Amino acid sequence: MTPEKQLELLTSDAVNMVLREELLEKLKRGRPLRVKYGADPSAPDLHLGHSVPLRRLRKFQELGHRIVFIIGDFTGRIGDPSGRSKTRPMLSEEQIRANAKTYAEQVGKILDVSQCEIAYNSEWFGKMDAADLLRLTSHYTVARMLERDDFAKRLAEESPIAVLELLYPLVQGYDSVAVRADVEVGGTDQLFNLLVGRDIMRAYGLEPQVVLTWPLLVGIDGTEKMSKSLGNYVGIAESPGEMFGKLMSIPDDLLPQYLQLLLEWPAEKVREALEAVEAGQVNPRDLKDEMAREIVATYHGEDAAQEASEEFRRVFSQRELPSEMPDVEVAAEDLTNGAIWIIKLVRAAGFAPSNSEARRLVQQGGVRINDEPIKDDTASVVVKTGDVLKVGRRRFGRIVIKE
RNA sequence: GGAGGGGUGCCCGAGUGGUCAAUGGGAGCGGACUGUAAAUCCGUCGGCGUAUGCCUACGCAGGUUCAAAUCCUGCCCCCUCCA
Repeated sequence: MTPEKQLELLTSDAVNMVLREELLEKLKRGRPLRVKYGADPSAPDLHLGHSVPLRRLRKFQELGHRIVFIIGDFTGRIGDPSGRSKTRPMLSEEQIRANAKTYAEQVGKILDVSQCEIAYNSEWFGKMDAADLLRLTSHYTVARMLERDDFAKRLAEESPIAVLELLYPLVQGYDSVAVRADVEVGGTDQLFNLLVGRDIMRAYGLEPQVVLTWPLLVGIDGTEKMSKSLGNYVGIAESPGEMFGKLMSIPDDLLPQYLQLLLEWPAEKVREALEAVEAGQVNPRDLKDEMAREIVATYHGEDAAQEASEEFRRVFSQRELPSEMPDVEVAAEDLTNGAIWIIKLVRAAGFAPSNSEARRLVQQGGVRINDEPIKDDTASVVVKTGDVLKVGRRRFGRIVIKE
């Protein structure tokens, strides 16, 4: 494949490319490129947002380039300084190893991990002494550091910035020196860090890495970027049903972005699909269904995707019972004349964190037994094994009386 | 080191002695509607076995008062400016 063709394939949908000519030049040399991708060693829960750059990494891989994963265990052990999140507990060596392993497993759903190089940045930072660190910090200025978007913002809104945080871009940049990266990829929020990497590499006499960033996927709430802490994510490791349901729950106007970034569809196809919806020829529900099926299929296979789609239709369109539901165990001794207080039943199922919450659910008509709404929160209901408890639209449980 | 500002429920943010479990917004949750777990509308949103009731809560610890998120004292933390 010609370098020009590779370039096109590798950088489609990229928001930033610094610099195009440099990448082309590197590709023309014909040797495999070292492509760096940084990973947080905290409990990994990769989601579709991560999959955007990861899917591009796969393309690099398919073209014979080398992916280098950096596990930030050095930085992770210090604790995460990034903004609002409280100080995280320091991670132990075992935790980091375990997290890295889980991480690799999840990444493995997208990439061929056996072909990747995995490096822990404690390998080099552990050996660095204070003088080395000072040398590193001398290569950058405070003014330039504060240009960074989120620092500038926090400065403006009078939020604290720890000195440690100023060091982060430098540390991350030094990783590029250590692994001699040709390219580093990430979300657009990483642009600054990645660019610092270029400067640091230059300062250490290396050819600067090429920087590529892709858009941050908007979460299923339709407003914030997808992130674990905001709870608006679709995890790569989630069950087909969860994945499918969450994808169906995205606001309709998020479709364009999802189609473009998460599917292999050519731009033309995306455009046509959206036009069909726009023209009223296709129900957005159906396009979403198609998208969700395709995404689920990439992580769980065609069959699982098809099944998830049918299940969704069954439960939400036709209001039927799901094919499988968890058991709700009720101890026989908790029954009085075969009946149990409705609140207690909802709690037993784990469908409410407190009695008050359970009470609310009942009062609002969200609790049903065998499709029969129970609206009196003082009621006791007669239950037997096999009865179905439904709370809200999507929580189901099959009651099992335990002697 | 000096001067000033600030810490409120999951988040943002009102409230400056009682009428405050605490306005409002967001998120979440429930209902209606729907070929969507979409949009929209309505409701709800500390806890307690069923309560015109009780408990806990407005950075922490004390105090004043019949009564405090609101006043006083000490402490902790954050921010701004000056040095």
